[in-house]
Order: sequence, then structure tokens, then C-alpha cells
Amino acid sequence: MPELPEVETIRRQAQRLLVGQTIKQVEVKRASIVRGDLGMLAGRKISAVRRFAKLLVLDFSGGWSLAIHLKMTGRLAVFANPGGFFPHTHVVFTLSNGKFLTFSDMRRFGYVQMVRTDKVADLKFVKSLAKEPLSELTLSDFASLLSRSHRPIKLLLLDQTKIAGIGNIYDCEALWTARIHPLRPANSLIQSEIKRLLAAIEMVLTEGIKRGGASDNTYRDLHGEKGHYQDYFKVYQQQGKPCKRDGTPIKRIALGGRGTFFCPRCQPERPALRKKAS
DNA sequence: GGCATCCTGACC
DNA sequence: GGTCAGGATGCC
Repeated sequence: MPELPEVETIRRQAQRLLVGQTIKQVEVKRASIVRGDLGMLAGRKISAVRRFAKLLVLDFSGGWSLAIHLKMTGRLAVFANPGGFFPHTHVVFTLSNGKFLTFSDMRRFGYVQMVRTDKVADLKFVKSLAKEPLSELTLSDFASLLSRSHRPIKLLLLDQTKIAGIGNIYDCEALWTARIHPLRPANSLIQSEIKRLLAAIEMVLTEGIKRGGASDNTYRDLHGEKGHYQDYFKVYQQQGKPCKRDGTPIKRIALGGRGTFFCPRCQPERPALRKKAS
């Protein structure tokens, strides 16, 4: 589902397509995914698009904002005609250019929430977020974060209150890139591994943005199109296929109730012991 | 900190 | 029919 690179892709597209547009009409088809009164947005102009980890925020004239969380299957997309809308479309905004901005979500885990622009930073979810890897988190932040937890590194990276924006896909891909086993206790990583892992996280997120996100399954961008990062997966949902580094079959285990993919050979459960000089 | 839970659909 | 799905939270 949408992680940092996917939401950032949508943010950049929205910046170009939506800023300057005025909301002509709002239609809520399913009230349960809406928090607050979307009718307040009619007649308002979109002035900015922001992202907080995986949360997208549209700012409107008059001090109102709309926080949008896509969770697992949410999609924010612009269509020229109502005939093209995705299934499970719950909210439709008619724009001043005659197009339609839609929010759809098959599993209905996502939401759209009205909030005063000056209160966005006070949203419980936003306040709980840790630093972002591509813009805020330093190596010493990361090292200190890891040293304070004995949880499996894979789970720590998924915790938005520890490091913001990573989901299951980029988690697995970063661990493979850094050659670190997902079950390794966070505080067992040595300095060289910590450095490698942070570089790997930055690399896979940057690559994800460059490829327009990963559409392994349901993700679509603001144009309703798939991303391409799924064509570059090294381990995610590649179980049984040969590791791109050493040919060993990729393994899948369950960790914290979700799929975890890794190479059992180049991501060893224990760091390689230094060979004794003989 | 670990686990169930909100939903629907795809796939084996 | 059973399993799995990229998130976040609320409960123990």
C-alpha cells in the first residue's frame, strides 16, 4: 500500500494538477470514511499540498485543510469523466476545470478528515510521527534509535513513531540492500551495519519515488496509473526466486503477522564473525 | 510489546 | 474454503 514514495508521488502530481483549482461541488457517497463536514470545502481554492509520512494534506483558502490517509487500498485520482471512476469511490469533488477529484478505497481503512490548517500539526497522528528518513533523520538519530530497542529491526522500521514513512515493501527491500536479517534485534546492529541500513533506506525510498511508487497490487497515482518500482523488487513477494546477489531462494516468514521476505544467505541471522588469524 | 480488528477481493 | 494483502489503533 502506499508508503512514503507512493504518497510523495501523489503529492508532487497534486501540486501540479490541483493547486489553483476551486472546489465547485462535493459529493459524499459513503459517510463512514469522512470525518467532519466536507461541504465546508465548496467554493474554496486549493493552495498547497503537503505530506506527513504517509498522510497527504490539501490546504484550502480560508484556513481549512483536508487530511487524507490512503491506508492499504485508498486511491486519490483525477478523472475527466465520471464513467472512469474506480470502484468503491466514496467522495467526489468537482473541480473548476471540470474534472473530478475522487477518493476511493476498497477496504475502507482510509479516511478523509477536515481540519483547520493551523491545527494540522496538532492532529494526534501527525504529532505521533517520528522523523522522516529523506529529510530529517541523521545517522546519529538512527543509531540512537536502534540502540534503545531490542525488537526485531524489521518491526522497528515499520513503527511510525520511531521512523516515519516506511511500510512493508521498502522495509524488506532496505534490509536486503543492507544485507541485514529482519529478525536481528535492533540494538545488535554494529556501527557499520547501522550506516549501511540508513543508506539502504534512503536508497530504496529515493528509487521508489523515481519510479513513481510500487503498484504491486492496488496502488494508483493521481492519474490513475500504476507505478513501476515493483519491476525492481529484490525480495518483496519474491519467495522461491533466486536472490539477485547470490542465487539463494528468497524466503518468506511471518513477522508481526505480515509477510517478511529475505535471502537466508546474504542476510545472515548473525553477523559474520571476524575470522581468527591463524 | 504483542495481537486482534476495521473491510473486500484475489488467488491457490 | 482458506490464506493473504503495502496501515494504524486499541486492548490486554
